[in-house]
Amino acid sequence: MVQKRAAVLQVLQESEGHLQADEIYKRVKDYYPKMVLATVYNNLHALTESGHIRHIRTMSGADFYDKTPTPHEHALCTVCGKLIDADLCDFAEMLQKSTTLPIVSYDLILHTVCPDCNDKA
Amino acid sequence: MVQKRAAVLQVLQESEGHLQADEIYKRVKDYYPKMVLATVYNNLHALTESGHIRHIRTMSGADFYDKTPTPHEHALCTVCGKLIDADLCDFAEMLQKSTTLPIVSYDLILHTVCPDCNDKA
DNA sequence: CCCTCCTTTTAGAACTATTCTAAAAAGAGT
DNA sequence: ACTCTTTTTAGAATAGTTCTAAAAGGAGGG
Repeated sequence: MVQKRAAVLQVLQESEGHLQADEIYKRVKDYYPKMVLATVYNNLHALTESGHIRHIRTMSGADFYDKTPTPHEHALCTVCGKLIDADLCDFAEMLQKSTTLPIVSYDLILHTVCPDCNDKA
Repeated sequence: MVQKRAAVLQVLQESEGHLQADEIYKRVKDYYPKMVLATVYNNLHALTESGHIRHIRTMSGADFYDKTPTPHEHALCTVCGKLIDADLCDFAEMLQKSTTLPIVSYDLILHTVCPDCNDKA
């Protein structure tokens, strides 16, 4: 029984989808006030390793953890800083067609204004 | 006369195109052995600000400086770790067509095997 | 039960690339 | 030469993450 790992996973799964380590830490402390940040990192690594979640690093150095491990693209809101999903249809194929380099994988993050912030404007 | 800034720029311009700060520091010390790393960073910021060079951060956290400031895409070789240019034709338009989110800008880095490493294999 | 082994957790130190600070030095303009 | 601004320096500080070694916890066998 790996309670703390389960708690880390649960916090992420019950979230909006994309959280940073310190936010996960804050939320998981509601259940386990004594938990230490290193444990959160341990478990985030383990969960990433086992394919339950996905690790996303932005160019500005912010690390997010994504409750959806399957491949999809992301966008970062320039107004509120939230990371949201941005499913781009047939992006991988389109990308490979536009270059002769063999594409092993790619890191893409769009900078956008998310619908929430757009509505407020 | 801003000798050290010019030296930083020159080192980058005479390079293969994409260098990390510590590599620039090493090379520029051949001209100015007493230069300090903070000066390299100062000047890299200033040169980025003035549009002479471009700052590229990869998802793994490595910061590269690019002697070509005009927009173009990049690829990171999974074998040797070098950052190379990867011009993708009409990428920006293509990207905007595939989503309804307004694209302010984007960060894209392909992971590839560069021609050099491919030849060696 | 109890022993052993393996995994998880903890506390806190360490790390590393970058940034900050305050003072010294250098340059430019008058 | 004087003043003002920019550049450079040395070294401390920062921040997010990782490492370390020890302690705790849990699983399974005897």
